[in-house]
Order: sequence, then C-alpha cells, then structure tokens
Amino acid sequence: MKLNSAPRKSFRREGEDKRREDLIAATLECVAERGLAGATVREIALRADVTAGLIRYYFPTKDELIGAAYRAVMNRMTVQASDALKNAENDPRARLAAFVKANLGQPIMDPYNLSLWAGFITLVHADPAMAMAHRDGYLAFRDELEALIREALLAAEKPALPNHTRRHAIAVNAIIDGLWLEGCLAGDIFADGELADTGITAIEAVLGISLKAEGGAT
Amino acid sequence: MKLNSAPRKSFRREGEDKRREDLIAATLECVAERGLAGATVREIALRADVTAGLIRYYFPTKDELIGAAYRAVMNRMTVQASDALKNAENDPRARLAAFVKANLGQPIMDPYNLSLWAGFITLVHADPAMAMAHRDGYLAFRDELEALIREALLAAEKPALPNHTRRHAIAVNAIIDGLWLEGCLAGDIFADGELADTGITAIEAVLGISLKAEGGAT
DNA sequence: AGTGTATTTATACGCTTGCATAATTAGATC
DNA sequence: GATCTAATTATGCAAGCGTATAAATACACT
Repeated sequence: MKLNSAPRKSFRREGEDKRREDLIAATLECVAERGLAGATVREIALRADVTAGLIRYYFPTKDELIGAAYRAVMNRMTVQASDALKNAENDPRARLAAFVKANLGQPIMDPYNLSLWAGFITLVHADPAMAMAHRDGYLAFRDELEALIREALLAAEKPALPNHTRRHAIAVNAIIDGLWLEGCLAGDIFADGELADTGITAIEAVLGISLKAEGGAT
Repeated sequence: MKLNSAPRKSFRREGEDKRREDLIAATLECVAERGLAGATVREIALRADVTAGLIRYYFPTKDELIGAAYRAVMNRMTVQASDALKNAENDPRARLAAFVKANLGQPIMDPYNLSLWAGFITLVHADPAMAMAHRDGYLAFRDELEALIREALLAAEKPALPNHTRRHAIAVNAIIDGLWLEGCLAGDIFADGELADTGITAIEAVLGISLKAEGGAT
C-alpha cells in the first residue's frame, strides 16, 4: 500500500530546438562550474529542469551532447569575433585591430569561457572526432586571421607573400591566445583594456605596420 | 569448493620514493593517453604493475596522487626551462632565446603537459588555495621572463624602463604561452622547430632587438 | 632458521554513472 | 471532448568508481 507517493513531475512540451538549446546551456553551466567531471546527465537534467531520461531522447549518447556543447561554445566565440568585424570600419588595419580588441575583451575574454575551453581540451586528446572538430575550428580561426593580416599588409603597402602571412598568422594567433589566457586567468591584475592595447602594440611590431593611422596615402 | 584458484600475485618491496615516482609516472601515462578521466586508480595501478590498494598506502586519497602528479609536471617544466638557462651562453640575448626555445620544444611543449594543465584549471577555478598557488606560479614565470628581457634590452643598449619591461613581459609571455598551446594542440601540423623560430622572430620584433647576433659592441 | 613488521595483495562495500525501458501525460487532431 | 501520438517522467540495471579493511608475504634483523 503506497501512501503519500510523490506526485509525478509536471512538464510542458517544448520544441525540439528549444530543448536542445536548453540542454546544451545546462551542460555548459556544469562544465564551467565543476569541469567536465561535473557534467553528469543527472546534473545537466537538473539544471535544465528536466529528468535525466529526456537527454537521451534528444542526444543518443552523452558524448554527442558534450560534443554539441563544445561546438556551440566554439561557434559562439567565433561568431562574436566575426560580429566585431561587421561593425568595423573599412580600413583593413582598423578591421584587424577591431578583431584583436574583440577577442581580448568581454565577453570573449572571460573566465567562464576558459573554464569551458579547458574542460573540453581533455576530450580533444582522447576523442578523435573531437580532435577533428577542434582542428577545424583552430584552422578556420587562423585562416580568418591570415586573411585579415594579408589585407592589412597590403593596405600598408607591404609585401604579403603566403609563407610570410602564414608565419604572421601563427604568431599573431599566439599573441591573441596567450593574452586571452592571461586575461581569463588573472583579469583583475590588468588595467581595463591593457591586454588589448598590449596585443595591438605587439602585433604592430610583428607585422611592422601601424594598425591605427590611416597611413601611406600615396 | 574452490578449484584452480589463481595464484596470488608475486611482488617485490620497493623503497617509498621509488614507488611514489612509479605511481606518479603511471598517472601521467594515463593522463597522456586518455585524459584525466582515464586516470582511474585501477588503470594507474595496472600501469605501475601494482594492485589498486597500494595506491592508498602511499597516497591517502586519489586527489592527492593527482595533485602530486600535477606538481611533478609543473616542477619538471620549470626545472627544464631553468636548466636551459644554465647551459646557455652568457649573452643575455642568447639566454632569452634559449629560454624561449626550451619552452617551445620537447619535452615542455607536449600534449600531456597541456592535458594536465587544462585538467587542473578546473580545480584552480574551484579551490582558492589552488588559485593562489597557480597565480604565484604565473607571476614567478613572468618575473623571470621580465628579468631576462631587461637584461637583453640593456645588452642591446636599449632603454629598459620598468613600465616598458612589464608590458614586454606580458606580451612575450603571451607569445610563449600561445605558441606552446598551438604546439601542444596540433604539433604535427608544424615543421620541427618552426614554432620556436616563429616565437623568437616575433619576440625580436616586439622588443626591437636581435636575439641572435652579438651586436652592439661599442 | 625463526620472528616481526612494513609492504603488498585481495576482497568487498557503497555510491555514482550512463543507458535502457516501461509508464504516464500534454497537447494537437478530429 | 474523445483519441492518438510524441514528449516526458519514472524506475531499474550493470558497470565502474574510490575507498576501506583483512589477509598474505617479502625482507630485515637476530
């Protein structure tokens, strides 16, 4: 005789897209707060205000949910960086500067994003599918950067040979990544905008051009 | 009635130091191959050719073993970088170059170093004591770098004002970190020594001095 | 050789995990 | 408003986890 049995959880039916987004968002919360290990199906379900079983309804396996969450983060970051380009001026040098500033400021340079990124890195090594997704993202980012660099060099009437721009892209990417890391890890010990300024100055030195002045009008 | 019971595993007694080192080494192997999640007590014990129970004899808890492994890697990395300085020439510019090369080559630039580091970012995020230790390590590294930079600038007869060297240290640190990251994540898509060369070239540009030539003899 | 003990193995327990599946229900359709 | 179906909950399971603890054994000492 079952007395006082807890009432079954009430629920609403949601569209497939909404649910997937919610589940991914809940996953990211977990990863950011307690690392990948903290992202259990039960905890994720709790955050999404859903029972654990539902996860499997939308994602055949947990790995697929994790993978989707990872892609979502990477996509969000690249989209945010690209958005900065859309609102930027026409001069290629200004565009490169805007791109750098966007990556070295809020909301991209944020401990939350680093936590997410670090949490997923572990997976990138273990899971080949993850590794490929990561490499694609990295190369896409670097290619975009290389294009920006080439145009900036040309605008400054400097040579832009492919093997040079490749090297430049690797170096500039490193500067951005490295400063992003420093900012995420210890943002409070830097003045506001200091890292972005430092990055732009360093990149100007590496490329041998100015990113601020209109410069070189014939 | 128990027939054919498997014989008890034979073993040798080892010194405490040896066993701890072996267990740490086994832990690092696990992390290197399958990430932190793959470093289970049973797998670690298997690699160390020991049964799982022994781990607890030397490390009260698994977290302590992981922590010891983390410290071992970090310590090894800083020692390796410092060793490179000891065997380096006397010229400050050559010393800085050697420091950079050491950090951007084997064995420091290695996927499992990144794996461990990334795995611990989560922990650093959660535990304030860990966070402080981590920050101290970062600042110590950057201070060492700043000292190297100051001496290199002076050797090149360039001004080395504190607020300049600070900025330079931040930028150079970013270049090293960023390239280290790129190399750890996708070392195979770079030619041998390419990242170290790229780093030195970029740093030369940022500092405005050459790290190769003896230069500036009055 | 015998004894003692620190080291190591072996076994088991409680918990959590991801996944499977049955039971329910919200909301559209007629 | 009855019906039907897809979305959701609820329950259970087998495997793996870290840890605790008892039993065995290698080795130093006498």
